[in-house]
Amino acid sequence: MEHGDRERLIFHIDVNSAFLSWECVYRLSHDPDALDLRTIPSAVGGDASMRHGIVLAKSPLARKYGVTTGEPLAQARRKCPNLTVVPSRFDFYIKCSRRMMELLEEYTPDHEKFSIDEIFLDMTETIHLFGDPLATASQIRERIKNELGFTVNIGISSNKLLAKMASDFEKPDRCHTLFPHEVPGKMWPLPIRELFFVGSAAQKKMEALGLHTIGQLAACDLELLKAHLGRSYAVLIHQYANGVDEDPVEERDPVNKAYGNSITLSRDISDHDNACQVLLSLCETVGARLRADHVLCSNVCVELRDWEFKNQSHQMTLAEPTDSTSVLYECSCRLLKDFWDMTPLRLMGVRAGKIADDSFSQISLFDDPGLLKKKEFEKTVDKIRNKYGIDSIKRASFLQKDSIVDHAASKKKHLNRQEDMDR
DNA sequence: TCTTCCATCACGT
DNA sequence: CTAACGACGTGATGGAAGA
Repeated sequence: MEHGDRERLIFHIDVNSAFLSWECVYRLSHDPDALDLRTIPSAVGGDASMRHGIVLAKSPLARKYGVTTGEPLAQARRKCPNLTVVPSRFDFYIKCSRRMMELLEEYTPDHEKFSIDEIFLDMTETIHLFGDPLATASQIRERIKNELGFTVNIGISSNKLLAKMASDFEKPDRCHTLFPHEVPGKMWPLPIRELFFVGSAAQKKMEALGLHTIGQLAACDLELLKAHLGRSYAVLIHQYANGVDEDPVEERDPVNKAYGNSITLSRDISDHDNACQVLLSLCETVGARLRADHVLCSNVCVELRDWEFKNQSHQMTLAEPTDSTSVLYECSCRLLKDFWDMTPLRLMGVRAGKIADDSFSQISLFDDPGLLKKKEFEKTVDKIRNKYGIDSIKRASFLQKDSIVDHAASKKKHLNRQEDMDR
């Protein structure tokens, strides 16, 4: 243990109102006189008529009105009647994200992308090339602003948790430090909810125990926490509250533990045929992603959300690992039949779990020439799809017009192609 | 009794 | 407007099932 105790230097970079900032970059680059959405109460939001109507990103002014990310657009407009809402442009946001990541990778090979707009840099080994940490962070922040056209916050500390907390301090376009010696002054006075990993459920439980600030959590009895919040979670957030986090900065395994695809339907589905159509569409994308990653799944899960927002899921284990769309589809249909009581569905999802590498999958292929053909067919479909986009090939049963499913498929197009190119 | 599986919940972007 | 709510991925938990 003594071995790894060396003090580290960690940066956390967080794009300010990422989707909104990137949307502005796009608009300004196409029309320099365009209105800068960052200067008015505005938000990037989904299409309410398709029932995707939530806030994806908000401007600082919108935030002042109490608009929060993830809330329904209708609710946001009630809080802020003159809110300007614009649709998203995901493919461009991915480009912006990648440009930023590439710029940041110049500063250290030790980095971890945390999400589309967040990254950790472990600067321990390279900071001597640049100088003072705060000055270096400021320089990075300026570079991104000047070269890419949007602003970021940078948090600086000796571990990931504190760096992330620091990047959340005053926004936008700021660098903050939160080294361990600064924790009592800068972090402990904050409300408990602002601690990373404390959501509304945990907040409620802790408030019931009289804990309102991060400092109170840091000082409270760990056994008491364990009793009310669960063992491992209690230990984790108690350490967080004390500024303790040994988690290393490392790119996470490119192979997921699960591959899922779900869609909120533009209108409720209550008949078997349409439900199966959606399942097929979902299985298509999941299967393609499994094959792109050269992995197999041994578990298939179907998730449903009904018109009353009640969620249900059922899963099954496969005798034989698979990456085949048709196998996924057959399983999904069976699961659906088993547990759907025909209440109208708002959302459907398919998830493939128990992931394993496909390097030994050949064995059974030779047993079953029919299976081999099916697999080759799917491989070809994947290739064509990668070349021309996901809409270029559709299954026969798909050709009958079905607006519900068509939207599900086309919406994923850019994302999937982008992901494929990353690998 | 110990492990594994299943369904659900919670959390983050 | 009398509301009308995304798409992921990860991990924990508690009860059921299995050995």
